[in-house]
Amino acid sequence: MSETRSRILAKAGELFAERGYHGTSTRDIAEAVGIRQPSLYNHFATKQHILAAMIDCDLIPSIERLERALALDGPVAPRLHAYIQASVAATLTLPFDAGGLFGDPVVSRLYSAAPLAEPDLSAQAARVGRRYDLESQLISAGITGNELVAALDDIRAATAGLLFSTLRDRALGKRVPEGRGVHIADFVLRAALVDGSRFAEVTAEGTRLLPLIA
Amino acid sequence: MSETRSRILAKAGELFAERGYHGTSTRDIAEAVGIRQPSLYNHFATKQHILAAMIDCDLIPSIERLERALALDGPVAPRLHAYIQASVAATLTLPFDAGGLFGDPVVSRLYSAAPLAEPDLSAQAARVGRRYDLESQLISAGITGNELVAALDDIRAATAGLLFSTLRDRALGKRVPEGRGVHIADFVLRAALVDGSRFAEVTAEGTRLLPLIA
DNA sequence: ATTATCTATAGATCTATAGATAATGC
DNA sequence: ATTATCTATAGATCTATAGATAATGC
Repeated sequence: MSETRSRILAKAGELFAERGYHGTSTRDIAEAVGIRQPSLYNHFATKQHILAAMIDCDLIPSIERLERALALDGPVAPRLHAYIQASVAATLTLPFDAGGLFGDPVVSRLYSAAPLAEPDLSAQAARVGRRYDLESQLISAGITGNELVAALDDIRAATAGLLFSTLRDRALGKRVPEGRGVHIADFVLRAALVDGSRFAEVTAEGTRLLPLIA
Repeated sequence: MSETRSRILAKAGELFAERGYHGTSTRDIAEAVGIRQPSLYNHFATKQHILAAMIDCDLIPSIERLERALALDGPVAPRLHAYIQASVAATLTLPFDAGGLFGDPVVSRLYSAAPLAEPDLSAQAARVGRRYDLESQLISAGITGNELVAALDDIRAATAGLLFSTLRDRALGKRVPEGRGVHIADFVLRAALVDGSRFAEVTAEGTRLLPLIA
């Protein structure tokens, strides 16, 4: 029963990543799943609800990871490092290809807190806002503490770019290297640290903190 | 005559950025331009040709900038810095919002050399391959010369993420700060330089080289 | 009794073409 | 003579609903 639901999410993820939300019809999804198009509506009320379910799978645990990162003591940089690591790992192990979530303007705009084009996604938009605020809290603490360069949105944007390209490569069949999360966190922290000489310590401590956040 | 053509590109750019290529109908575009839907077909043979024209506006000058960057002598890092600066500036001054070019999977996949979903874009796909090769040449030279960390695709992905978020912010009405190009090039080079102590020299030299590349 | 599936289809799109009409350039 | 526009429309979709049928759980 819920097995079909999972397969719908998985196949819809592949198709959204490939052709976008609007470029994928409910018939395409049903065909990929191996059912008739109207049978989708036993599992999701509308096409938008399929998307909403995917977004929630990504957002809700992400917010929880952020809350744990914020609750920890100590310097910000290692906590940010661990949070980025955990985000990459979690996104890569979602039961569907999250590339479709970031690639399509419908979702990308939602993720960037733009005015909504799709009416059914307001709950998801609220969660995006919450995550944005929590991320800002964490990074801002690092900026005021003079740990991180004043580049809040750059840190976010670079991380998103690296994660997105990883998802896209995987969708194209490239193997994701072991330790991709550390690698991305390293790349971003190298750009974001005020004191570059702390880098080795930050990445070591970030990896130590990972199990407390993930 | 060509005035309508430009307005079609401009309005299509806005709409593609907002709802994606597939989420935008030819009627939507025509309405935004202020003509009837079939009148579009006096300027573009198909909807895909509108997209192809936008992609070419971005890609062709970009390839020329890369060729100039590769033709210069001296260390790679400042040339990469100048190339990134020039790319950001050029993308921001295109006569349409290029956010729609990167946001939509149709185009994003094209830009990442994925197998084509849209048959009419093969010329553009070939140009993407050419640019990819030239970028790889430039960055690889920096890696073998021990100037840049071995993160060819990370440099590309982070730059794309930063550029994309800038375009999206602008589309949402945020002002693009003066010197956004230097800022993005700085952020990426800080992550990519093997020897962080060269940073000040690289950004100064990159800015000096800018007029030779842009 | 409930849940998941199916066929059939309503009603609203979408892209692109046909052919008429007006405006522009030689 | 050419170019740009228009109205009208063909033909192919798309989302979602209606209502029948089979399978599953109490």
